[in-house]
Amino acid sequence: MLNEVSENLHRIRHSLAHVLAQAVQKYRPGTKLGFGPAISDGFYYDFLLSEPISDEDLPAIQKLMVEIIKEGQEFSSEELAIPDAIARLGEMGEPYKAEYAQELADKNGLESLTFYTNGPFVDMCEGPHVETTRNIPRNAFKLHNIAGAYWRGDEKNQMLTRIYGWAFEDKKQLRTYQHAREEAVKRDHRKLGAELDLFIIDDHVGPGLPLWLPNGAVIIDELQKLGEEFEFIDGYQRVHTPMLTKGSLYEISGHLELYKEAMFPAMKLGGEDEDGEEYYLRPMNCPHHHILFASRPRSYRDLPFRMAEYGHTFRNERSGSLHGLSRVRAMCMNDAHIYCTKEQVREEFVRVLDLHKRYYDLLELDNYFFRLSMWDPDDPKGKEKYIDDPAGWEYATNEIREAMKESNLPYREVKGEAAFYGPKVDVQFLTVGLKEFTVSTTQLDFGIPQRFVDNGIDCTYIDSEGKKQVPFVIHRAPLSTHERFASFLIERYGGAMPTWLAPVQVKLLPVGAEFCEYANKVCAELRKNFIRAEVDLSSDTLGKKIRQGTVRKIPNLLVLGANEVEAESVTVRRYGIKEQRNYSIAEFTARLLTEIKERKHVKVWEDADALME
RNA sequence: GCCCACGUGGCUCAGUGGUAGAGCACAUCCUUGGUAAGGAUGGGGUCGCCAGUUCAAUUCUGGCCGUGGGCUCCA
Repeated sequence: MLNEVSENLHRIRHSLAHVLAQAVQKYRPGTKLGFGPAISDGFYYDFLLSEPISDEDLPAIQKLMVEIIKEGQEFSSEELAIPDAIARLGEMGEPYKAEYAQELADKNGLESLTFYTNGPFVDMCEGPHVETTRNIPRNAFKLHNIAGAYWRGDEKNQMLTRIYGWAFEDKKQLRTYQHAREEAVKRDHRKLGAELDLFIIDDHVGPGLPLWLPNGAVIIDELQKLGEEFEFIDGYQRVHTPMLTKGSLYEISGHLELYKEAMFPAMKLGGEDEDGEEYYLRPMNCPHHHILFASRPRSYRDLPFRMAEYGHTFRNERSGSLHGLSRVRAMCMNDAHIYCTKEQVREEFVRVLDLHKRYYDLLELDNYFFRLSMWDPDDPKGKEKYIDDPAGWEYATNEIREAMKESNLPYREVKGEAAFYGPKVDVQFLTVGLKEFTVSTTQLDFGIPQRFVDNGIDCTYIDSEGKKQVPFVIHRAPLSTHERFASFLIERYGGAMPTWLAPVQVKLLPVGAEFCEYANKVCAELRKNFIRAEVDLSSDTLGKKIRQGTVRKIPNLLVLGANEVEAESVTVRRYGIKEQRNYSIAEFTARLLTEIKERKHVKVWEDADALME
């Protein structure tokens, strides 16, 4: 479903990286090579350029690449023993490659390395490649971007210049991909957010701190209602906790040790000079919930205890990673913590996964898979990154894996991406622009409650034999944060929200001034039913009113004139549907209320009819 | 944070070493209009901020702030 790439395409992309490197070394002699892999939509290569280049140089480099392809250079490979390989790379003047060759010998114990040659170009590379550059379609790739990238991705290292290219098996695929990218630009939530007056991010407030306008507030309020309803049905209980907390709590939870980088600096009570207690804006809600759990003795009969909060949290994200609503510094999470026994973990996890599926089905979201992110026992920095409890990690990971299998949802496993306190499951969606995007995460925590207990906070329950036990905790946020989820939905729907989510659900358009009174009357009737209706009282022509209602992507436009007044009716134009219909006021109201209550997506009139059956 | 690019009215953008323009939006008036832009008039910008060069800077240079694309998908 996602990013399935044929062996042939992979060879083409990887070979194109070599062709790019050859072209760049011709264009900028003396340029040193970094890495140049095939990636999900093409390839890139990192260079230390002898002289800088800009976007304007890309067409010239692409032209050089086409010439190389036309030459029909054949790829051949040879194996060199490590010392010979390093000597060779020295002769070639490739310090980065030589460094990597040494590392492969030292750390991975390789004894020989492969070199690929095509035409005048030689590169240390694992392959595989096409037989000849003539096998690369010359009209199915495009250099599209230049960006900085650290050598080995480490910001302590030299910054190299990365050139990205898209590459496919034929011209049509490239075009399809480019169209998707263009569509993504059109639907960008930052653009739609401004056009539809949903939110702003203002310098006076600060980067990464979005402000919701009334239209946007409607969307997040409706999402929150949805979350609260579904969670009520699933037995969650709501709580409210403060956004500010003593640093000592985060010492207990481990956040100050393992998560401090993402936290805002401490505020000191009693002024800078005094020995006051330090307070922090919370980066997560879990410590507060654990305190609530520990606030009185709990019985195993109370478990699972599902504690939910739409909690505001604050994270000091790196300035360069901020992005519209999808990467912010102040956010409101659809958060809950499920306290359960060891034996209940799997069943609760299955329920949580099922909740995800119900949300996605209702929102008509597809193209996703679940990614099980595990700890990496071989990570040399593991002790700094993860709670040190191998048996705990193993049990937790296995329970999630079994829950995934039982739920029969598409999933993959990756090492090294876990939270510091436990493995997690991320939901990866394919965006409009055909990129992978993490929407929500669920984490299984087997470590933090124990830390509370170790620090004298009784985060335990009494089991059936009267003994104290530390619960397992599932952290889950299927609707992610308001910010991130709204950004995703706006792009998925292209700003055209289903009626239940639409900021303005009905716009009434009197065809002339004398029908304003009737429009106001119908509007009042709709608003009595809690339908978000407005009248267009401007002196614009009907055509203009329709255009403006359409541009605002309002799901229901009601045209009201003499015919409607006489029949006590409304003429309905649905967004995206050509055919108009006429209903009595009562019937239109009833239909719309059903549609809103069911949270349905109406794309053709038959969808609306089906609701009334 | 780092690399590259960008920063002109609310929005989209043009333009210039001699203190600025268009369309949309907004306001007022005319039009009372039946299915995606009726017409006229008008208000609105110390050209991101701070320095420097210059007789003169929105334009050139530097710094800062902000935005955008990237920053291990690994021979």
